[in-house]
Amino acid sequence: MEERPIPLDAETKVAERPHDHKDELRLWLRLFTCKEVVEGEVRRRLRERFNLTLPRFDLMAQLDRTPKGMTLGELSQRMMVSNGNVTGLVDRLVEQGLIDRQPSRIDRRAQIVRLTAEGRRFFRAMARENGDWIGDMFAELSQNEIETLLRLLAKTKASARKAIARAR
Amino acid sequence: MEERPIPLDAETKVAERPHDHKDELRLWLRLFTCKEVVEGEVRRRLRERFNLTLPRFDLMAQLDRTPKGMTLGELSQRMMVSNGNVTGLVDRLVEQGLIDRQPSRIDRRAQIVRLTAEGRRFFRAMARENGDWIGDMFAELSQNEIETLLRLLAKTKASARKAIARAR
DNA sequence: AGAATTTATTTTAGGCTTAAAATATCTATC
DNA sequence: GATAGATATTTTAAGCCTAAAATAAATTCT
Repeated sequence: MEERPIPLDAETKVAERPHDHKDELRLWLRLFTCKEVVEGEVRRRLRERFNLTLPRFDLMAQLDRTPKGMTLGELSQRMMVSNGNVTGLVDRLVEQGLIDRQPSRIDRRAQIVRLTAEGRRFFRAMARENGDWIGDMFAELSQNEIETLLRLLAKTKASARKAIARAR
Repeated sequence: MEERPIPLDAETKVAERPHDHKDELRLWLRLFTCKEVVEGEVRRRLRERFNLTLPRFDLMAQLDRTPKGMTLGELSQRMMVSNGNVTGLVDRLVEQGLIDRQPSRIDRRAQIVRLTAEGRRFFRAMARENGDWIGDMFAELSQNEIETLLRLLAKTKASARKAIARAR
């Protein structure tokens, strides 16, 4: 004996299925694995081709955009990671000779970090290849599909941010 | 003096812009931050409400789906993480009394892991709330938009996987 | 059966990450 | 100028994660 499906509007949907979030959970899972697949490959290639980790690449990307350099605090904000995290990454990149750390002349607490000449050359080479990898991985999407995804992911991010704000 | 735009098919597109992957890079960045926002909040709430980490939750989710339990190797495959990683997670969950580790009766190398009764109760409670959080974060997306995202993300994943296969 | 190979797991060494405490310096205020 | 609070950074303790080596048991081959 089958039940007839009842057409639902947005309002009644929630009332009908108070604890069912199947599609949203599927979407979350797919978003996650999609990002995992792409990121895993970027990590692998960075390591294989340039013997560098993704976090160090990301840090260098920030510095490449700001040639005059920035403080550790600024870096930590832009990368959206903790201060202590940046301290360690900077240590290792300085040791590799890819970036340069100098005490600020106006604030003795602060340090200014910058790409070295070698770091800049190295980063530019990596960035070009990285662009190709990404282009390659998204190659089967049409321009139209890319734009749709950009739009819907922006909407998703906004929706999530609102939910987060509500919850605090 | 403006140049007239030339209509491009998929073939010529690559030839015209050999090193330009702007939209793809934007899409990658957006995918990344989108996932970061949602995941960050899930981690935060798991920690705050249940004092549990996301990797441990994920491991328990695998076990909840397979009541008869599974070996560490199976777990590591399903979670797509390394063997050594699973060893540590299992250690800590056993210590918390949420899962149970027993030597396999047919293979003395292997161990079978299962949720304990308490672990199952605890996981089910968490999973219900987690579903609500996710539903909440995706609340502004229509059913239609969710379906579009599901479809396009599946296509993205397939495209990335092909590129990865090509590269090896 | 004995030897070689494969498989399941753990260990090791190293890097990433965070929250919270500690340190050093700066700024504002009295 | 002394003091109190704010800010920049580092340190610490703990967990997550991987690749590669080590261990132990099973399987396959002769």
